Amino acid sequence: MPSAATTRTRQAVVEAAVACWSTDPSASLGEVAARAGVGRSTLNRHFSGRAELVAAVDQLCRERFRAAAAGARPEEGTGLEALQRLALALLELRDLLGLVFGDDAPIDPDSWEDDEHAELEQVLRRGYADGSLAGDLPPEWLATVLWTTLFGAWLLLREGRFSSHEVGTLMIRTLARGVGSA
Amino acid sequence: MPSAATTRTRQAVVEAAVACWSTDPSASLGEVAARAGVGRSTLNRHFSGRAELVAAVDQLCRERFRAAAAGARPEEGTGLEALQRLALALLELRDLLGLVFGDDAPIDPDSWEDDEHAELEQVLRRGYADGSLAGDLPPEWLATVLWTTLFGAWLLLREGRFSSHEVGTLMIRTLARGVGSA
DNA sequence: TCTCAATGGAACACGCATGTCCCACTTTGG
DNA sequence: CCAAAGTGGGACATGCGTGTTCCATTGAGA
Repeated sequence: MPSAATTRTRQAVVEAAVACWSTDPSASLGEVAARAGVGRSTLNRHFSGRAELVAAVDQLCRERFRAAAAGARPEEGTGLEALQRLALALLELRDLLGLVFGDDAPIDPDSWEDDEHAELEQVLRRGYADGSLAGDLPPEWLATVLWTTLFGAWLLLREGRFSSHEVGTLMIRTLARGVGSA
Repeated sequence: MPSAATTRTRQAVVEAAVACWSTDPSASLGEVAARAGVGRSTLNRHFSGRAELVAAVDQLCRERFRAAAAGARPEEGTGLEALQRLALALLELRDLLGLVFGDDAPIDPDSWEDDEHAELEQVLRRGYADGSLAGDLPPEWLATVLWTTLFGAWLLLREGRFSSHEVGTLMIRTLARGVGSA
């Protein structure tokens, strides 16, 4: 049972790591500690090394992604509509997307496979069944297109020349045309 | 005027860098030198540092990309057809794509902007004019979708569960639906 | 008020990639 | 054949991120 101070410090460090690494994944532990307002030795007291801190950030990402996916009501409407809601919900996690899409990203969703991937498969299956998704495109490709389109939207959003709403509109429009039934 | 030996060694080192970094961009200069069959000191004799070698690889990429783009006959047929040929031509540059799309990639096409980008803009402009590309999608988004779709195709190709031809078909199909006129 | 967990800062050692220098050997060209 | 260019390998120093240890200080709970 960790004390209150311990829990608070750990949380501050993890949040600082997200803030730092979402823009520069190569940021040193010293920078993370500074951003968290703690000493480097304190950071190493809570996380034995960089790998352990990355693991903590990874777990936080899983939770946030899971919550966002659940909030997109994946069981509602057609499979394509659910896919579009899912994409929009993920796009709102800008900082977290930086950890996944940024150069030499520390977080790799492919290593999850268990929870999130299963839910996406469910949505795709429903899309095939109700005819809202193109039946001639294999599920691996649909999943890839979802992620890469989300990646593209995140890129444009990061550029700053388009608003979040504009990018979201472009994304779901291209998604509907690209993988929806003709 | 560099001697024959100098040119040969430089070329071997650059090719070794491509071979190494396309699968592991963090490979040390020692590994690159070993792969090239030369000593580490020899590598440093031709390239003052890692940055200079990266620049040489970058330039080689430009040339290969430029050649591939030219070979796709960007002036022929509709804008969409040219875009599809361009995507297929780029997909064939597997090793080079690894340098661009891989984690912590050493090569960034966004830093080119001058030659390649202009040609792509030309294709898009023609696509808007002849009605083959969706007019309600801004060129920045079309360019992004092209690259991210190519990225997705490269990902699936790297997985190894699909043939080069299958992935190419999926890519141009999704591209036509996603950014083509409805 | 006292005690103990928690902290911050400094110092140190370690590993790794890198850059440089040097010297003996091999190859190329005049 | 001989000089010059090129090469390989080793030795060395450097910078950076990292992990560890030690100690004085702070703050919250008993």
